Amino acid sequence: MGRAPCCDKENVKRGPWSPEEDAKLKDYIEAFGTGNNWIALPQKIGLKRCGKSCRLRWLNYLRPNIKHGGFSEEEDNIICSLYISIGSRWSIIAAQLPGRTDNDIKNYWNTKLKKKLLGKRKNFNMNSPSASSSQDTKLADPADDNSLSNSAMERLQLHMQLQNLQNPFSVFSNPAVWPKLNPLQEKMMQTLQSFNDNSNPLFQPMTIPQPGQGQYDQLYEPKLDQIISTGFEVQDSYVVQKSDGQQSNLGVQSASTFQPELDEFMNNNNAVGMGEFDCFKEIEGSRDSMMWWPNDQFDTNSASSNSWDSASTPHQSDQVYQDFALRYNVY
DNA sequence: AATATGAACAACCGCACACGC
DNA sequence: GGCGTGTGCGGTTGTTCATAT
Repeated sequence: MGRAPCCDKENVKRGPWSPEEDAKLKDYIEAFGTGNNWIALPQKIGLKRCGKSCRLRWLNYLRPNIKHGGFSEEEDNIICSLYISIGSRWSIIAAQLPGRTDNDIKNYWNTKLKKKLLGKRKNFNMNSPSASSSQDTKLADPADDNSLSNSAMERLQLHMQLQNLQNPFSVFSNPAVWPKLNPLQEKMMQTLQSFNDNSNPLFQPMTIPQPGQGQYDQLYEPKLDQIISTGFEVQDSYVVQKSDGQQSNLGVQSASTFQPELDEFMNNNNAVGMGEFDCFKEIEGSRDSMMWWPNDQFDTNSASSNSWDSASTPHQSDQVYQDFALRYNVY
C-alpha cells in the first residue's frame, strides 16, 4: 500500500500564488505562527492550497528578510567553494548565506553559476574531437547534450584523488591515466597531496567513529549539529562565527586555500591560462561510472546512482557527517 | 511582426527522515 | 519495534519573459 497523499489533489489550487493568497498566508503566520502543522494551516485560513505548497511559499518567498536575485561576487565564491566541498547540499549552503533560500541558490547554480564555472558545453565539444575517442567517453551518451555534470568537475577530481589514497589498486592510482587538469585543479591536487601524511585526519576517513560509538557521540555529532545549524555564518577565511560570538575554525583548507584562484576563475580572468578545461573533455560523461565513495561505503547494488542518492548510503545523516569530515578538519 | 529558442525563476513531486503513538 | 504522519530536502517540471532568427 502506498503512502497516503498529503492533501486532496483534486481540491487544491496549484500554480502561481496570487497576492491575496500571499497576504492571507503571511498575515496569519506573522500573527499566529505555523502551529507546527503545515497540513492543517491552509484549512485554518481558508486557502485552497496544499500544506506543503504553503510551507514552500513561506520559506522561499514570504518569510521576512528574504533576498532575491542580485548575488554578489562574494556569495558566488561561497556557493562555489561549498559546492566543491559538499556538493548539492543546498540547505547547508543556504545556511551560510543569510537571506538566501536553498531553492534560490539551487536555481542560481543551475542557471548561471554552473555555466559560468564550467563554460559552454558546445564549445568544448567542438574543440575536442578527441573526446569521443577517450576511453571514458564511451560510458556516456554522447548524444545527451544535457549530460553536463551535475556535480562540479572539480569535485570529481577531488573524489578521484580520495579513491587513490584509499584504494591503491584503483585505476585512479595511476596518474598516467588521469585526465589533464587545469591549473586550478592541479593546485588543488598538489595541496591535497601535501596533506597526504599520517598526521592529517583529512585522509583518515576509515578512522571516523560510527554513530553510537562513544567518540562519535561526544565529538562528532555535536560538531555536525554545529555545522549544520543556522547559528553561524561563514567569514572569508571560513572561520565560523557562532551566534554566541565565539569563533570556531573549521579548517576548510580545500576551499580557502584556493580562494585567490577561485576568485580569479569566477571573474573569468584567463590569466591562469584556461580557456577550456581539458580535463572536462576527458572525463565528460564518465560521472555515472564513477564511484564517488570508498568501495566499502558504496552499495554496488545501486551503482548506477550518483553519490548523493541516498539509496547508495546506509544512513543519510551519517553520510552527511562523513562527507563533512572528509573535507573539513572536524576534530 | 511572427516564431523559435533560451534563460530565469517559481512551484511541484517524490523520497527519506524524524517523531509521536 | 512497527506504523503512520508531518516535515525537509533535492531533483524536476512548468511558466514567463527576453532575445535571436
